[in-house]
Amino acid sequence: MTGRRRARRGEGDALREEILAAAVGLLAETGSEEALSIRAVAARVGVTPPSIYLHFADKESLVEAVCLEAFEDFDSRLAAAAAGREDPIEVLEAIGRAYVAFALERPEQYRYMFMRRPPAGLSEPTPAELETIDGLRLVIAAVQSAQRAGLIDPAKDPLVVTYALWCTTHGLAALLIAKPHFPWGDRQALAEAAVELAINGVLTRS
Amino acid sequence: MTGRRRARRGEGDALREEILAAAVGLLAETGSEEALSIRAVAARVGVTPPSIYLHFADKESLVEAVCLEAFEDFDSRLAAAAAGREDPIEVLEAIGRAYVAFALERPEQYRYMFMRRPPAGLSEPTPAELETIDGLRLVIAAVQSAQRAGLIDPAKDPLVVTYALWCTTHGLAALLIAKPHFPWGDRQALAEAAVELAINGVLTRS
DNA sequence: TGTACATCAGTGAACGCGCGTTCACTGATGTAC
DNA sequence: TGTACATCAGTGAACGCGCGTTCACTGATGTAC
Repeated sequence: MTGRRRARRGEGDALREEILAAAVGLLAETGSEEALSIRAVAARVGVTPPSIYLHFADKESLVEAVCLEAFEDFDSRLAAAAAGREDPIEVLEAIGRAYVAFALERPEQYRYMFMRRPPAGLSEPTPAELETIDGLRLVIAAVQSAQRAGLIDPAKDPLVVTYALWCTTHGLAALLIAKPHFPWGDRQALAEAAVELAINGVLTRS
Repeated sequence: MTGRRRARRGEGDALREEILAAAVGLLAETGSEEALSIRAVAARVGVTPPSIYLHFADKESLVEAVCLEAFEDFDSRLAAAAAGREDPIEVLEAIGRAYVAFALERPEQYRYMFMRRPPAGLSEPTPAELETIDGLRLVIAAVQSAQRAGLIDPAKDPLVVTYALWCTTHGLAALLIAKPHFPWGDRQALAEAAVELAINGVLTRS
């Protein structure tokens, strides 16, 4: 460990960013949540473990920051998928596909965001979870729009409909991630079928 | 550690069973996968850690055994839910409810069975995964039966339909387990809505 | 029935490991004069 | 412009921890005679 050029005046946050990037990279490359240790992150940045503590209070804070960054990326991808579409059903389909695509491209981040055991003793929703709610707003809006158009039964609670849709997309993503060796057959076909099932399932019978 | 009465001739498997039970109990009570350590299991049984190795080759073997036992319980509950019903749609609903009920009653076992990172380097389906396929057979049969009755489009691949249904029930179970503090509202209502969505989603439009 | 012996289930101590975290420190950067 | 000094980002060594696993051992159980 030869050390690194000490940060200049305005560069105080530079190492912080490098640490975050290293943590994200570790997750993606090792494909393992346990690999995200203070020591591994420090080694990847080329810095000694104690210097992490100059930028994050403890390991949990680092993890929280990784989650937040992942959620921001996630949200912006869902928003991009929804943008510019009029038909609410199309919006739901596009969001569903973008959701699954994110999960399969960044499985470890997805695991961290949606499959991780919540930190013990915590009973409040975390900032990251509130970020999810924000991401769900797009879906709620599309559901309400579809209800106004009579495509979805207006008597249904749009939040419950949204959660039910979420169950299917999450289930698809989570199963593919947790059981990569399972005989799924054609994953694309399965993803299409699941998204189709979910949307078909909430539509009013014609 | 005062030791325990040494196993008699025919009692060779007694400690093995106790170890398994302790592992299951640890999972259920601590609510944490990491708590399932060789040492913790040994302490719970009232035995020293090395004695575990007389009954299991290594930690992975113990974990595998825990999974297998959980899968057997799981399968028998799904089978019980399906038993005695004629209407295939009723069967699907009953299995869906039993599935979610199992997951919520034994969240840590469910986590172990369906949300755990697969052991590194493994590329074959594990025995536990094959057990799942067995559990899915009930669903496949019900789907095929519904197809014969014209309730589900016979052109669809029953395996894909089954997997899509699985996505929804797994997603429901996994989200409730992974995000216990999320504002789900009434969980029963959500479970009903999700199961309804899934089944509605695969039915032919009337 | 009584004694010497073999078996082998379970013990106790220890190993090396990576972990999160702490602490006194160093030395390049930037500042005051 | 040149020098003495303060700052504080990052270092190096160490801590205590729980982990999976090993090894030589012990002593109750069961057997042979």
